[in-house]
Amino acid sequence: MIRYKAKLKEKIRRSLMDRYPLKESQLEISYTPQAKMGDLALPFPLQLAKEMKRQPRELAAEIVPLLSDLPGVAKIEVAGPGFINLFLNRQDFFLLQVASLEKRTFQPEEKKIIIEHTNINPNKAAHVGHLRNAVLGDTLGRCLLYKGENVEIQNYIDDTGIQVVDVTFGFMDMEKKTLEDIQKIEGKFDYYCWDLYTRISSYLEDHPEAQSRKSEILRKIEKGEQPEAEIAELISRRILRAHLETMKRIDISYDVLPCESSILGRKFWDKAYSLLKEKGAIYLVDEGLNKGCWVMKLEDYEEREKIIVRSDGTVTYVGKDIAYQLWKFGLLEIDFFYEPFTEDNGKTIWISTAVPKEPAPTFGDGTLVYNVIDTRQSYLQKIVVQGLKSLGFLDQAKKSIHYSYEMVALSPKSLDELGQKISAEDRERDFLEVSGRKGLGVKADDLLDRLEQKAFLEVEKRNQDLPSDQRRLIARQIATGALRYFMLKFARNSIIVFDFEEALSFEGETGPYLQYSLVRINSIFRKLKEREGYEEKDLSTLTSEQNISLDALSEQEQEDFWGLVFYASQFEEEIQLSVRSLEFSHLAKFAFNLCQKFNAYYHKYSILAEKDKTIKSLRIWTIQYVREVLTKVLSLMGIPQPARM
RNA sequence: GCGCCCGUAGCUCAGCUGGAUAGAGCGUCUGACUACGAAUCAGAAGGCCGUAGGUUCGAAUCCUGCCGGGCGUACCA
Repeated sequence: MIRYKAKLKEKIRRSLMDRYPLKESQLEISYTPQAKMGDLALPFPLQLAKEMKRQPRELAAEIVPLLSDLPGVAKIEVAGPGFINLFLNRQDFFLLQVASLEKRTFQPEEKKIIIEHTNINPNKAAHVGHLRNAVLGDTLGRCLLYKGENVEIQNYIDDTGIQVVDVTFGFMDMEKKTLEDIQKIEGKFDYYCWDLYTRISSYLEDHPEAQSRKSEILRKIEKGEQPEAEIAELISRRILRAHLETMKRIDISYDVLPCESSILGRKFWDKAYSLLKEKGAIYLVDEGLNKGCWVMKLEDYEEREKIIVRSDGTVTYVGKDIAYQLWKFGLLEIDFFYEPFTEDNGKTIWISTAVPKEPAPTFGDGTLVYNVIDTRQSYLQKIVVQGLKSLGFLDQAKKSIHYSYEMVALSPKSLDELGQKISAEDRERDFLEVSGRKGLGVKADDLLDRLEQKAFLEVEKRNQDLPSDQRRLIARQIATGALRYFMLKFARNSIIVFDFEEALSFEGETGPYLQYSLVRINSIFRKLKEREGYEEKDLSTLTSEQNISLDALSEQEQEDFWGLVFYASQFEEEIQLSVRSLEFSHLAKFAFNLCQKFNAYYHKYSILAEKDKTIKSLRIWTIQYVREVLTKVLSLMGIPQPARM
């Protein structure tokens, strides 16, 4: 569709350029609100009329004859207040779409795109909020890959931060555990830490004197002194492995895991620090509240300065983030070392190290960087970008994109279901923020377990002939599909107030609905083969071998065929729009609408039972085309495609 | 205070750079399965798009004020 529209635009532009002051940007081709009005709509006469001080309808009527030979257009007419509507030649259009299915529409635009997502503090189990982050980041990655871009997925590990210090404190000082004791802990380590962390948080509230011990732990971790450093590393690595396992359940993986410990070890900050000082991006405050701190002056905020280096000489989180961002663009002149951390489907996931370990691929050095981080960190992300700007890296600043999204919150009702107690005051609120400290939250694995369990029961009911490992696999696929669709269906600026009933639903606008539609199509092809020995062939081969006319279909069926196929043909525009606006709810809705149209078609028109061979062939082509499109879109959203369900 | 975001059907939400009669799902009510799988489909009811102005041929969409709600604004991350 994108290619066809481009062709149309060019043709229209050339037909009209001599007579009308039509600008390229005005020449948009949109869709009619209703099928009976035509297929494509040209709104430009409305704008043009204004500039030329003419009546829109009259102008449109004058233009129509000049557009008599547009390719693939069967009829053209003036509509509404002055639109020019195009009716396409359906058969030609369909064949054109079929033929272009395998062709590349998009061109890569960047040398390398880096996406940073997931970024869970390695001190507790992942929760639903982290799932939203990872699903958004992963979906963006899939779409950019589809576009042909070179994509690198980074999952930043803050393995030396305060949160890890807290858990280290909990194990060492509260539980009096040694390294060996911690190693011996069985079961889900991230869950263990989830509970421990809430106990630590309340302990620390009651014991402010523990602060000095915490500072000691932090210092020892950063300096690599034992046993604190070793214990902290054990904790963060074990939790990290648990996080990767969780993400693997929903088919999310990474290329590299850059660690804060390596940023410290490789002295990224020292380098960034001297750059910032050199360029005057930060300056030392010699009086007032921020005396002794190195600060950055903020744009757009009057009289505001952000502390980058504390008065005790230590760097804040933002400072390290600026250094990391510089590294991502290859601007730091220092690099990490790496070692393999784990294998995922035969692919190695590398983790950064501060000392050379073994030959490794190179990472970083991107030309465009997406940071998938929730909207609460907009302020900090802005400072990072400003850091780049004030160092003179204007292009990189422009290409540092904060992919922001709203949080996943909890309704008082879902907290009740979790058995978590909340205050009467909180109960009055519409939603409550997830809190690691209070242990308020839905753990990712718990949610996935429940989804799988529910899916398994359904699969058992319907597929008793399948072996149980097959049923397990299908249940997992359904759970993944349900979860991923749920995370994508909301616009990113919308707070998801988590509700179990809604998240666990497999009916209506859900992932399983989409999967079910595809299963239906596949099932038709399976039966065609079983009952009639039908051999599947490439759709473009089929359509070129047989010369069949749409006229074989009844008028109503032609309309229904067209409604389905014409909508399906818009998939690449939806991908483009989603990537451009970082709004994958578009893609989700598109897939859902397509399935709705397909399911309606499915109920109306039988394929296996159809006697007329021509009609049957046309219907097979139709659903095969829908399958091609749906398969692509589902895989871009990371929704698995079970063979049966 | 300042900055960002949100307010659309009973509930949960879509609505792209302004376009033609505002759409889904859930819930409610009516119907459709000895099958191409009912995890589905057909249909009904349900909306002053928070509010008041402005820009425009045209506003849920853009601008301004107001009302309601959220988040951020740390020598935390």
